[in-house]
Amino acid sequence: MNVTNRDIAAAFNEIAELLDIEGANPFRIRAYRNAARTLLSYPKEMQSLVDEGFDLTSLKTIGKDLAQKITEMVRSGEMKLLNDLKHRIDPELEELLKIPGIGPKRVHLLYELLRVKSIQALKKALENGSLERIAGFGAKLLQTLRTALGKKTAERKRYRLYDILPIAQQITDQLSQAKGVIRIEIAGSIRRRRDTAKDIDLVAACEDESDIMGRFTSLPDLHSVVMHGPTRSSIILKNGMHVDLRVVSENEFGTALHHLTGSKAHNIELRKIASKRGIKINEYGVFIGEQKIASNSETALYKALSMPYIAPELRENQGEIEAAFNNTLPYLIQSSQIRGDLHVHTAYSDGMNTLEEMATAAQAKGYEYLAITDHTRHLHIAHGLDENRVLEQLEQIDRLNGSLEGIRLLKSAEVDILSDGTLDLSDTVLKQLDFAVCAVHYRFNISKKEQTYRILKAMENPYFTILAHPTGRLLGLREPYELDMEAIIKECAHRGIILELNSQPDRLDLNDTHCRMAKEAGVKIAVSTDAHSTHDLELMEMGIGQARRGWLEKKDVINTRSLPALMKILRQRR
DNA sequence: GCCGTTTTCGGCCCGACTGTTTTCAGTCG
Repeated sequence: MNVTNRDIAAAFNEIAELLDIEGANPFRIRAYRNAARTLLSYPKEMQSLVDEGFDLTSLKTIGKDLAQKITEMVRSGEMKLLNDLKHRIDPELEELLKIPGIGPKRVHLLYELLRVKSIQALKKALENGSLERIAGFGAKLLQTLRTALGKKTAERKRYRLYDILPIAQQITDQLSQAKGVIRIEIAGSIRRRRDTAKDIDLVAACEDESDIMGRFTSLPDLHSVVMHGPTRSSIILKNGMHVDLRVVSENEFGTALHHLTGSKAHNIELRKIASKRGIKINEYGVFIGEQKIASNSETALYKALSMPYIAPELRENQGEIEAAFNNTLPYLIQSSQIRGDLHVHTAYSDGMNTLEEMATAAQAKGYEYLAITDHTRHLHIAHGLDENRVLEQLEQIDRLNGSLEGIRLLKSAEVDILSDGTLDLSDTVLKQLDFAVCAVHYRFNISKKEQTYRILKAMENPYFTILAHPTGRLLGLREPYELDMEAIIKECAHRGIILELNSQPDRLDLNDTHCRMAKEAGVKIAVSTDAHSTHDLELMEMGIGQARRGWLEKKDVINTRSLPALMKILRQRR
């Protein structure tokens, strides 16, 4: 039986929902949600920890009881508490929680008083007037429900960072024109550079007579206003995105920005630490009693707790707070430290631009090198190159390198890892490349064991240099294929193989957790764009955001190196 | 249900907005 951390986290989250409906102790409910979060970002599978006899209670948010439940699920695939809850409470009720305006208390009421337990039944109750009899269900709430139920049950989706960031920036620009706006910034998960975001969070510092809220609730792309207060408003755009705006005074901007940036887990942890010292933190400031000791900057907030500044990308309560106290925070990589791109395509395979155009564009970015990595023959759909075409391209690169100034084209290819673990180019051709970027492009649906074996087998080839988009995920489109990432990372460390962080907006693969695992194992990372056009070279920003979330520093990323230092790393296996 | 620089019991981050409330509960972030 294969029980993943995601399965266990899903079970904990479902327990939390059901307990919530049942009206259980909110802190008990929170414990399940916290544990679910811990599991989702934990680098090792609980299954292997249980097999090793590891003490699960040493994990944060996991105590004796939850450790026992994790073990139970790993061993049997089930959790008795969840089964019991499902028996007691109809799991259909969870659907009702998704309706705006309906929380656990109202679900409970609906069921107890009217036996309403499904969206269908709620619609009926709304039509036949029985909802009006429930205390607290006034005209406005009924209208809210009618509107919500009239629409197709719109699941709040997550948007790719790449899609939502420019919209957030555009709104920020529009609002900065409003009267009395001193500063306005994007906060929330976009500021933390998560790969996807559910909504846009904005925070503004304004003078008293500002008209920013009026502007916000009448933006050109507005669909509807969800909530409209003096300091906080919430809207939905025509494209369905939710946007929240918080307004504070100028000297409260730092703590407000911090509050709205989150993550929630980071804020809670920080506030707990503060309260132990008799300090209170909220969005308006850091206080000892009535006295405000900080508020105008995030740096001041951290300083008030005797901590160094923690970058937004790290604020996930994943050890950054301890690291801050120990002065062991990473010096996160910055875009300006990138000296080249190690994964780009040209019109030889499925790219839009010629070799020359790609080279010129990279040069304009100030890069010192650019690796040409067109697809190989097996990937027909992308016009993969056969060996003769590869050799032809290598000659072309040699010629170009003769004339280019200031930038060097590196000879490479995105070589298919075939299903038997061999590579799609012969060693005689591989030998003529500067290095090889290897990747899985088909047969995703095989067992974890087979997929892991396939890649480990391919790594035996001495010309295997970089493993590209290691898990094959496409955000919102395709789940990562089953892979024993611990085993892959271990092998990379052993063989000096590099892992790619692919910057394509729907890949961002390695993810943040895997980046951190790689770093801790001493495995180096290549942050690459996988560009299919000159324009795509700009995607490097996406990869850097993810790298920072993965605690990566300049020294962990090989394309921060000078060309000679880079070549030394790329050729170390030969 | 977790956790410990007052503690193994008694806390648990903190506040805005809405609706229907005459003082606050529910929902949301």
